[in-house]
Amino acid sequence: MDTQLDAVFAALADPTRRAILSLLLEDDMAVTDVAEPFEMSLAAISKHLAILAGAGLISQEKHGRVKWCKLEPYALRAASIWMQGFGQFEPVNLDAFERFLAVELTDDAQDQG
Amino acid sequence: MDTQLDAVFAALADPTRRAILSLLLEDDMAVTDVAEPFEMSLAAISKHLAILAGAGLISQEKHGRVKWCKLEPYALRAASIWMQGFGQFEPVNLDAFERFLAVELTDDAQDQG
DNA sequence: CCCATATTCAACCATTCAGTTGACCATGGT
DNA sequence: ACCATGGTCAACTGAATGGTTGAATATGGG
Repeated sequence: MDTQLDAVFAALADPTRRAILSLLLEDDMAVTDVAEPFEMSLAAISKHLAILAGAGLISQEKHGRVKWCKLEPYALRAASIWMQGFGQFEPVNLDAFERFLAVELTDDAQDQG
Repeated sequence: MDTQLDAVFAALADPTRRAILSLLLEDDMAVTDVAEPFEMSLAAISKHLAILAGAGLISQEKHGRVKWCKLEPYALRAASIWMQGFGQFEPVNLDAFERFLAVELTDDAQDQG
């Protein structure tokens, strides 16, 4: 029924793809650079990127012969909201997470000057 | 690497399994009752339930000849927290995030006994 | 005991998936 | 024009998935 949630959750179910998303969290990257840390062929990474793009989790734009990959975190929103429907977990965790984030962002701002 | 996230996201990638979780959100149910709304065999639903249980998303307890299925929404927590890391549009220190996650999950294990 | 109910098991099937390899296209530099 | 670089395509493999069916294993009730 809901193909979008299917695609997003399936994309997230693979550890290589989650690692790719983590990489892209730091910066936009070319396909070759995304592939570099992984011990698998470029073609395999290319396929993973296609799956991520299919789920809307990244966008890809070709400039010259280089294809840039960009994280699209908003694509996680529907899945996140779906999961919140089950989130009767204590607000403790999210509070802790928000505190973590607050510290992180402050540190980051300081780091980056 | 992280088999737990793999299992949870893979479990959520199937619409039948998500529908089962939604059913169980309302009430604990026997396997046969879970299967009733679906146009597929009981054995198929039994397999889906096994996958959900394997991911920790439900627990199953046999009383007499009836096996009761109970939602375990806490199992969504790690996945939810992981996703929140991408929901923030500011760059985040991933190493710190991983450490945060590790502590969170350890706390969780202790909480749940 | 006998039968119905609840659930799983086992074997099978078709499809998808994750990976490989080698050939192929496109582009940019010299 | 040539060649290296960036990336995808095509064909193949082995393993996993999602489903089926029919037999098997409890368990409970009359």
